[in-house]
Amino acid sequence: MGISERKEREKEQRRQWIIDAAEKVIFSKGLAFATMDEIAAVAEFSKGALYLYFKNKEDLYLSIHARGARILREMFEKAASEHKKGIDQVLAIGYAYYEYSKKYSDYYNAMIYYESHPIELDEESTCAIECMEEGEAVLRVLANSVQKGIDDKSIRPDVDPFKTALILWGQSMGVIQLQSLKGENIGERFDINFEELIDTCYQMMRKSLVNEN
Amino acid sequence: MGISERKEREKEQRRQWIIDAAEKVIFSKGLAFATMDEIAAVAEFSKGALYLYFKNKEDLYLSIHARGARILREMFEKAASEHKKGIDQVLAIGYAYYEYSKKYSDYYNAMIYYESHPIELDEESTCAIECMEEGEAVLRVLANSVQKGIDDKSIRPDVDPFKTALILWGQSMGVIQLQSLKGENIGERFDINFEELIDTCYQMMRKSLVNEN
DNA sequence: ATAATTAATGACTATCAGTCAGTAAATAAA
DNA sequence: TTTATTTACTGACTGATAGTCATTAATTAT
Repeated sequence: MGISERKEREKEQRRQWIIDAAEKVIFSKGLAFATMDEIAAVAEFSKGALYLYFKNKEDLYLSIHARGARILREMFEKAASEHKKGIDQVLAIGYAYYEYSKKYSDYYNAMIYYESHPIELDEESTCAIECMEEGEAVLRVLANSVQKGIDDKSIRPDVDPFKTALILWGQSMGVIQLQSLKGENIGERFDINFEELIDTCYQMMRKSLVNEN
Repeated sequence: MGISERKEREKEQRRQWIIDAAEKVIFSKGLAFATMDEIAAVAEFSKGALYLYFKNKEDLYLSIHARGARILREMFEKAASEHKKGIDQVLAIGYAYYEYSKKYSDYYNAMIYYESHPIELDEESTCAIECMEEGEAVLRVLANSVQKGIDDKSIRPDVDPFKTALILWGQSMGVIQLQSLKGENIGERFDINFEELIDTCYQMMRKSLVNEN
């Protein structure tokens, strides 16, 4: 039975190889201008072969998102691990998200795509399911830190950890998105320093989470 | 000189007529499945004519966004006018945004499109510029209420009104986006009531804006 | 009456995502 | 060994559609 397992392994390798090619092409010219023909050429496969591994172009793009989500989760875990108090972990995760949006802007864009398009969650699209699961895993890291904060009393006890994590996630995403897409225009027109805006934003979030005193 | 003015007026009418047609088609089947041919047919013009009034398909879509932004501004103004204290105006505007996302979900989607795609701001694309200006106008309504809150002491004096408005805008957008795109999946998987989530979110924002006590 | 300008047409082109009949190679069965 | 079956892949082809442009028609100016 070693054969079928070897085949399985090789198939997965080819899949990753194709994702590598897709990253090269899509990251260099953007999703809209990347063609399946070019991705196939870079992957050294025929176009038809891509469709043996991915349902369609979007599915292939989502596979990139899933990779990005894994990186993000690692960054979140690292950020959280560097602080003791829950609230500090939460804030550190926030900043990690901002760092991610700059350092891995290509993956970040893939994430924005996923977050702003209705994705079909059917059997066919393995990647969409993977994306959702990865996304949940990322969210859980944040929720854990919120829970930690409740336990160590650095965060108000009357919040629901998961819901709060969801809100913080959404809020951060929204604010970071302001920059990455309209940043240049807004920045120029109103003389906004985004680092500073992000700082202010996270200070506001902190205020909304801690106990009154 | 009355002639050229009449022509100008008629041209603008035809433009609006085309946008009407575009709304019908795009709202009924979504941007991706709406074709310029069908929009042209509904508008009772040839396809070529559409390109005399709009640079391209995206530009036409942005003209819909601009309409939506105008409606949103009116809702914001109405929401603000119904409260005296700045902080209450800010919160009311937040809820108005959520209402908008449900009541005018088609326009809301156009807004999300604009917020999550890099838009070229060149001379050709009149609509992109219009969108940006309208967006700014909406933001100014919110910034005014923040300023009002600072003046009437319902909001901390140490915040910058415009930056704060920007942050609140981004945060709200992010959280609302969670629902409108992944809502069904998230809601089902975790038993989340979104009305409640939005409530919690705005209570958090309130906490982050008011004076300590 | 004639020229110039404006408005609109629709057939045409270019581009691409996705398909599918056919080929080749690896594996299993006879 | 020979034959059948399964697996992996190919690339020419199709269908759909955004955007163009030479041409026509109508309106306005000379």
